[in-house]
Amino acid sequence: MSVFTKMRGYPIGAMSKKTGVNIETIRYYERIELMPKPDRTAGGNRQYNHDQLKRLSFIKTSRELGFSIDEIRALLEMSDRKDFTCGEVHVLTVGHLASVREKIKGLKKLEKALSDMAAECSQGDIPECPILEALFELR
Amino acid sequence: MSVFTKMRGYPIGAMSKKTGVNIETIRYYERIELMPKPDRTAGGNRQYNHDQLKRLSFIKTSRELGFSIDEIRALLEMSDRKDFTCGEVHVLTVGHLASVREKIKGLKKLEKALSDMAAECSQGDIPECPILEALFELR
DNA sequence: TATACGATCTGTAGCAAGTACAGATACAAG
DNA sequence: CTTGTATCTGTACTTGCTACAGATCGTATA
Repeated sequence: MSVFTKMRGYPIGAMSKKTGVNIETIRYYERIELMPKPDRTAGGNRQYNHDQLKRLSFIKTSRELGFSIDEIRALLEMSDRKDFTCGEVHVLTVGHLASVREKIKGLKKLEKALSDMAAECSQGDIPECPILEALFELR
Repeated sequence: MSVFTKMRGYPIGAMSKKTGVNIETIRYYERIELMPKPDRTAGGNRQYNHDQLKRLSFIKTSRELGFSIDEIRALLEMSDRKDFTCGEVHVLTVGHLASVREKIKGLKKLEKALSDMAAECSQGDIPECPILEALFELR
């Protein structure tokens, strides 16, 4: 191996390990054109470069933050075009933040309803249950 | 119409209105055997009875409380068997409650990350954005 | 009774966001 | 050169619905 050996980039397994994105999911992202088609080895295996690794990390992080694929697509397109404004990105983020807060509110109500129900339950081995009754009688 | 007119129960549209469950969804629940096959009119339209109405309300309420179809199936089976114990139901509920609390925790982290990012953003019209940078650089 | 109009019917396809195979190759180490 | 792991493509499955299309049912009114 000489120092001139062609740099071959990352195979899909390495991408998966580095980002925590499942291999099948990486191929899925390519299919839906969220990730670009990478180079291929002579034999046909995918070879990713560093930019693509960064892009995949971006997607992973954003998914973890609950952005939808379409929202991520929008963010990436802005970034690709390089003519986005900070305001545009802010709008998208704040919108998403609002929906996260909605979800939290909903889940908190739900938590209360569930824990109230559970608290009333004797947990005994009788075939009677305030939880089922609550579910049947509510509304 | 005499007082002997056969009681004909609820057509699917009435079920939908009373429970708030979409008509298509009611038929879907029948397909996946969460709801029983109802009687039919001579012409073939579904005719539900009061028990089935209660069952559908139960499903609706439980879905709103975030129980999965499979969890609801388990609850309904217990209730159908009539040999469940209060303890069994409690276990299912508490398990679900734990997963709800997990979700809330996750969303709260997320809310913080998003609002921190949004706060740093100038919202101006420059093509530079701490949000995108954060997404690209994180981890 | 005829007709018009809404409600319902079946069957199929689509959505998000992946996951799970099967069967065939590719590649790297010994 | 062989063995074993990694990847390949293509398709089907998942959850919990929703959205048609094209046909038929049911009922209120003329």
